[in-house]
Amino acid sequence: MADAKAQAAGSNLLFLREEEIRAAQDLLFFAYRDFTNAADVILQELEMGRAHHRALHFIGRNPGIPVTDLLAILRITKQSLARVLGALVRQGYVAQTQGRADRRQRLLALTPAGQALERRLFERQRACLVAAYRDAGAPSVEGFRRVMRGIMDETARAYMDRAGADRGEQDRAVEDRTRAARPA
Amino acid sequence: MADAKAQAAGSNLLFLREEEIRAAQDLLFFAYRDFTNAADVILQELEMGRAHHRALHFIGRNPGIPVTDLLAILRITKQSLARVLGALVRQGYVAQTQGRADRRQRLLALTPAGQALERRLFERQRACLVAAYRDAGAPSVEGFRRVMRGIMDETARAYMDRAGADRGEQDRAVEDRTRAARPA
DNA sequence: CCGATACGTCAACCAGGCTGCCGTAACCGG
DNA sequence: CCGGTTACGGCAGCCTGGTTGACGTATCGG
Repeated sequence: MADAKAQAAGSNLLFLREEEIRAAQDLLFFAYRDFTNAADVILQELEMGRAHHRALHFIGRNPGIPVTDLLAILRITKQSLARVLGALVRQGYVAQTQGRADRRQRLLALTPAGQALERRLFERQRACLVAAYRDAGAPSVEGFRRVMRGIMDETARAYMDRAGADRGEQDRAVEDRTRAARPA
Repeated sequence: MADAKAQAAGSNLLFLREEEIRAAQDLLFFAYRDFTNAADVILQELEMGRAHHRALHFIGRNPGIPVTDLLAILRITKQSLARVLGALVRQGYVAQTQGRADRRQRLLALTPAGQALERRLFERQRACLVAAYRDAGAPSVEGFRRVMRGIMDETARAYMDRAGADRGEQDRAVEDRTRAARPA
């Protein structure tokens, strides 16, 4: 790399900066494409799409989450979610229970079947990430985390902080965090 | 973080590993979502979609690329590309020239208008990335690069290597690299 | 009690993927 | 030089997963 830099000594440094940013665009595109791809085999045989997977993932990570909060995470409309959520409920992967504090809410959670399916999907992506983490090494992983965090917007960062803290003290009652998932 | 780890001393280490992977899923989702979002404002006012942006981006980065190679990068079908490419050509953002070595090929390149548009889109995403890079610091950026590279598949890595080398020795003739973009 | 909220739902539309099929031009190997 | 293959374009039709707007119902809360 130092050699290449020396060779390009004639051109200005702004070129290197710009090339670096453009390379990052490529990185985002390819990594996201192949990462999401990893689970597609399973999804296809179940006649589901990535939208189903996303819903399963975030419900699994936030058991007891109300619909509104899930919408805020996914940033899609109620109607878009209704389609996939309806399918997941009908097929017995997701259970809805009425909120206790607020009975208007339908709190979402994975059924055992849902957990099993989510795990199958997870394992595929996990294999992909574990290999990347192993080859890159722990310090690189921390750098990856920091940059990715910087790319996302403020509300997403807040969500991740909350989610992380939440899972720190494991067995918190569902109701306690029900409204904590709230976006700004 | 060390405190949280100590607090969770009772739970096994596999939990931490799994949580780390699941957090990475979140990172990918949010970072990609907000990164692509950055350019949407401009796209919307021009009545274009993200598909147009992707085509512009990769044509801009690979001037003189034949259609087949672009298809291999985007991993979509000819017909899907035809729609957006047709629009881009009709609106004067992309020019097609007949291949010299192989006259069946239509080599794609951005027109000046296309370059200008691509640059506008680029600047939005650039702002997003520059902030993240600045806050994270150079070592983190290198870690980010390594992990992202590890996540993508082999052919994508090969593409990025080729692209990088290519731009190292800048003003290579278009024909020289025409077929080098080939996937495996 | 009444406005705001949480949720579900219907109808309609659109972007951007996909398949299958066909046609033309150009390349290339036997 | 002829015949198979490749590069590209185009048509018809389909599907997923987003979108808007409007409306209804149950529940909350001041």
